[in-house]
Amino acid sequence: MSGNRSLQRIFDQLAAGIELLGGNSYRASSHRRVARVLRGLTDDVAALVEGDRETAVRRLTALPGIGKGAAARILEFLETGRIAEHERLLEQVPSGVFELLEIPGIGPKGARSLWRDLGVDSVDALRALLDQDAVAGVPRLGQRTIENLREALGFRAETEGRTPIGVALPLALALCERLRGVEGVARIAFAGSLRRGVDTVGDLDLLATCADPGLLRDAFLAMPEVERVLASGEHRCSVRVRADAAGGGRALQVDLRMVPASSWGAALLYFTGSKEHNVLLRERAIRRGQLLNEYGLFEAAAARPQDMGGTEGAAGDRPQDSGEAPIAAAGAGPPVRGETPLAAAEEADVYRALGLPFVPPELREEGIDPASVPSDLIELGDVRAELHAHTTASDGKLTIRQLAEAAKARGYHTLAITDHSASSVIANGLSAERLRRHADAVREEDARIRGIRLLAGAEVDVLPDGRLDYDDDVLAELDIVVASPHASLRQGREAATRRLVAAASHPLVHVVGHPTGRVVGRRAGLEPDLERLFAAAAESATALELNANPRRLDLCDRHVRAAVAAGCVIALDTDAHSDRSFDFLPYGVMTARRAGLKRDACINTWSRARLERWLRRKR
DNA sequence: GCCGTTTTCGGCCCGACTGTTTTCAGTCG
Repeated sequence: MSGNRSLQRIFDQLAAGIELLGGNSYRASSHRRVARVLRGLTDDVAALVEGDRETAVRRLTALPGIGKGAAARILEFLETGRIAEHERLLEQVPSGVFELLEIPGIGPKGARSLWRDLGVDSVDALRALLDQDAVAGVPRLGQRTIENLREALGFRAETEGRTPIGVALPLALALCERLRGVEGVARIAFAGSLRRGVDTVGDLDLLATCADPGLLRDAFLAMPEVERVLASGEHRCSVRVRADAAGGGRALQVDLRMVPASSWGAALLYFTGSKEHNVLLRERAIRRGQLLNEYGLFEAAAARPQDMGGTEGAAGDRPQDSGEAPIAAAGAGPPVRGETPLAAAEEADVYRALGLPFVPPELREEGIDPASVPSDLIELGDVRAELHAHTTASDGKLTIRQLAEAAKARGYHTLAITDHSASSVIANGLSAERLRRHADAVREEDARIRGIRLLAGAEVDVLPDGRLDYDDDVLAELDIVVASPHASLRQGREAATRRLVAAASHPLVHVVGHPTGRVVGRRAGLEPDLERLFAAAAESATALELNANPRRLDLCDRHVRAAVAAGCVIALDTDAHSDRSFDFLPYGVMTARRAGLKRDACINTWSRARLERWLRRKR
């Protein structure tokens, strides 16, 4: 994967460099698209191009957005470890100038001007310049802009990176709940990458319809979490809020858009993204003689009257404002197109009018064909079993009985008790002796309790060399074995592959738990050869876990997609340590849906009888 | 640089908001 990451960075830099040097912006965005495509690849790009050069080029150019030029550059990198054009670029543009682009409010034009006109070649240089008040009199750099830059620099120092979904979702739900109470608010929801279930988000996007936008805006800006108002317009406001202690006190941006009720669907679609999905939909609309924007889907003729004469894309070529402008703003509100939209009120209407099936938010990503949506995509209510849970015997908060009652209350037909094994000392892992007594206790409780089946199991450590932390005769006594890596999560690719393949191939193992051991946004975890791991799991019918804990989400969406394509089944578990842990399930389901996981490929959706048959095959 | 249901040239999504401007450029999503 590291080759993919280096290539992504290079293509992103090529794109930024073209813009910084004032080159063709379409050329820049096509480089940027290559970077995104590489980011979406599951496995190493080097594996994709094995074989002769002609085959390699054909495989690469088969990817959307990668043409002959990009293919040649990718091959150049794989052969030589570098790309000549990229090195030439770095000779021309100091590396610090690229960092300027990461500051909100600074785009390519601004960075270029700071660099060329003022000699600012790094974020530190910009900070020094602002501290010295040395920017007075520079064109397009007024007092407000300078203040905003100072503010942005402070913000940057404070919040590195994106916000994990486990922090963002509860905050978004709380804000929606609060604003729903404002008089006149009819609908409010979150959109953006959070609605698509991405494991980290850059900001929150809220969408609302209301009778009196002014009231809602005032309420929004006055929320106690708001630290700073970034923008406040008629249709849109942006603020910076601070999450509570549970959210790590993290600051993040929240945008609120207010739209007419009649445009709800088109706006929700638009603000949910992804950007690439929106572009696909708009291009489709254009081909069908239509126009799609956040207010609806329109007949293009009605929206675009007589401005066809010789525009070259330059901004100055817009039709001059005249009394007969077809887009009559009528004082307030969005542009009225003078014509009823073909569809706008609900998302499903827009898809239907475009001749497409409804695409669930989780599948609106680059590279996913809107016309190919699986009909039996997994849903929250499909999950009927929790197969990875801890009690007070190791590091859980609940007794066997309490955990069983909690699972039963959630409607599960089966709960597996899988406490830690001995080498997880911090988690109070069980010795073989303790495990045997614990399993007896689970079976006694199973005999007593009604309405749920309890399985006696263990989450056994996969040791760094691939051996398991219990002997086979101990494992054979259990109803279910989840084997998970917990330590040595930085070992090399080959060692990690051997370790996980050994676990997946072990005849007594049912599930490989959180296979990579990653922690979202903090720890990359193991980076095994996924092709070999998935082949081993498929071969021995071992399930791979999608751990629903939002800190983990492991396997991640791309990996689940590839695992299922390789013939694996997936175990979707919350790794419950308390009653509240069961609330993690939606995160896992969203991730599973992003992977296109069908109900039947997830063992937690199976009937009790089918699940038990499957478990017994390894006993 | 990439792409094609007006395909090998000529396009390339669309609108809101800010700040610094007197009509718009730059940035963002």
